[in-house]
Amino acid sequence: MRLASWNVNSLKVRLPHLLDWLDEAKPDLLGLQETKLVDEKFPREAIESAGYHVAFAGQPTYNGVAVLARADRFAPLDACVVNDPSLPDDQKRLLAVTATPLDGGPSLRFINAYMPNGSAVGSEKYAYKLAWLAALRDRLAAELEQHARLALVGDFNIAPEDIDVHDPAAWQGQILCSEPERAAFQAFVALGLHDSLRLVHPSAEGAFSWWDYRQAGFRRNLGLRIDLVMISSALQSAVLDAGIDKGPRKREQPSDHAPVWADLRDA
DNA sequence: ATGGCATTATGCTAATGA
Repeated sequence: MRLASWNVNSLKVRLPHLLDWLDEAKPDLLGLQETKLVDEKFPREAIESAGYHVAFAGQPTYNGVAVLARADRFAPLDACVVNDPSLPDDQKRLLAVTATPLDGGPSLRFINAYMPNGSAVGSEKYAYKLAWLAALRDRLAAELEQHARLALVGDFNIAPEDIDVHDPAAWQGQILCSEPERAAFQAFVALGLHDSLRLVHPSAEGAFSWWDYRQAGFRRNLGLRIDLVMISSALQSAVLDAGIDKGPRKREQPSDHAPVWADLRDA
């Protein structure tokens, strides 16, 4: 079973890339972020024609999330929850679904998040980010009580450790790397969520998921690892491999993020 | 040094992202 996450930075622009990647990587469950589409304009038919169930929640211009599940392996997505009453506002950043395999295997709770960027340490948006992350932690604690088999995927907008940063000295204390943000990430870890890539590649360097469009950031691998697939303790021993697919980032008119994935042994 | 690049919208400039 392949779990994946991709910040597409406009699904309208990136739909051809998405359809190609579905065909190529065949993820079982995929969380998308920054679809930047109102629901009326979501390309549901194109995605269903590619063999996927889909749930989505969008708004104009910013944010927007979606979850795709292979229709040949899962029942239509169930118990979809958008956002959370305790979150500070109604930005479309969180979409949780329950995926039930058609073969009778155990279901999986799949939570897709586009965590706030935070703009700059100390800004109003930064305070919003920290409040949002705290609310998500509380929601995850409740979700884990209901669903031992749980994955949290998305654009975390946090580089968990210095190894996830191309130039840790330059980024020290900056947005995406500040101690309060990393502490919020560690609060997810404390709930029993594991960063799948570090489970299988604990010391891999230069494994980034985002590169600035400017200054030839991708060619020079000046990136950050801010997109993650985290899995609960019940799934930890099932992880076979995890990685980042740089292929789509090499194409014309790419998203600035690459898809990230983790392969799990079927239950 | 606050730009550089990409996307969106009460559009041709401004806001946002990371």
